[in-house]
Amino acid sequence: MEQISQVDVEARVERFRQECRHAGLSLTHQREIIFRALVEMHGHPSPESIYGEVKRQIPAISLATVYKNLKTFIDHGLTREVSLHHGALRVETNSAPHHHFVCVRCKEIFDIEEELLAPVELRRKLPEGFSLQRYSVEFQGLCRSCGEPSS
Amino acid sequence: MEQISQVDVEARVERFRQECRHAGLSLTHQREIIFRALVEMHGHPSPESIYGEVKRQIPAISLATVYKNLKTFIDHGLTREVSLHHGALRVETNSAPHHHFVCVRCKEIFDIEEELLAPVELRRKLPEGFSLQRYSVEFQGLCRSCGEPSS
DNA sequence: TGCTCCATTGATAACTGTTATCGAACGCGA
DNA sequence: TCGCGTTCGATAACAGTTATCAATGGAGCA
Repeated sequence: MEQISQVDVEARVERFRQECRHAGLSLTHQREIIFRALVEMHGHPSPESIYGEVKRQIPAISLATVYKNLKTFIDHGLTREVSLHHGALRVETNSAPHHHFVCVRCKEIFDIEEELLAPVELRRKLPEGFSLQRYSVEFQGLCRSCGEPSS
Repeated sequence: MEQISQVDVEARVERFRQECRHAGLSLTHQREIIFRALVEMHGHPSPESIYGEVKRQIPAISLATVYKNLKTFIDHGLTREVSLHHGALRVETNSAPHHHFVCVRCKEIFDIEEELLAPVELRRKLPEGFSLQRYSVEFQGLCRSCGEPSS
């Protein structure tokens, strides 16, 4: 969990500029500062915490701008959200162990029966101090309806 | 995704009653109807949709009651939430592919480097029509700080 | 360089999902 | 049946997120 090197930051920012140009996105000051903050932070920051960081450089920036840009970044694959189903609470009705397939377009969740998968194998142990209770695999892709050429 | 059989429903409701007694939870009418609705639904219902279902049998029920009971059910392991990190948006700063370890107590998310894991193997193909783009494994358990006996 | 157009910004209202509060009602053991 | 502590229902409050809209400012072109 060490700090990302300055060289890597610059490389990612440069790639970011290219992607923006390529995608027809304006290269605004706010946009770049937000992206840079994101790359320089570590872990899994919330929009609020990115806002806090960016505000130190652009005190007048609006939280809405941060939200809008994060959404833009995600839409263009410049970053990823930790979880596709972060929105609202959903509960399981299937009490048997199983995995999930989440459609990246419609966000619907499909159960994948456990035995479809060979047991997951760790090559080494988890970091010291972490005790594992269970795991499940999340598959991402297009579901039947969203994958149809007609859509 | 076929309907759960009536026999299975009754079995789960009966187990539910036992668990409630065992946990010192009152067996209220609302509680049982909510649990029954949950078991009879399929997929990954939202509190709102369970509320809609329950309301057909107890028109005067409050949405808050549904929320409170779902939380109780989850706390007692009577059902599970689909995702431990459904709350707020979080974005990745780590652009390399990786997996996640989520602490069931503090909900913190830790990155697990991809190569710690042997590639996941499917025993059979995914159901027809699903196209896979990527997958990641979510490990659940206690993190270093939450697993300490001192806590 | 200056101009024009459209994307983006900032401020803020609105919205959604969820939780807190509190008096009334009810399950449960005595 | 009684009494206590849990749960319920109604609703206010809250957090996170999105929509709205006038003002601003990139980016291509004359």
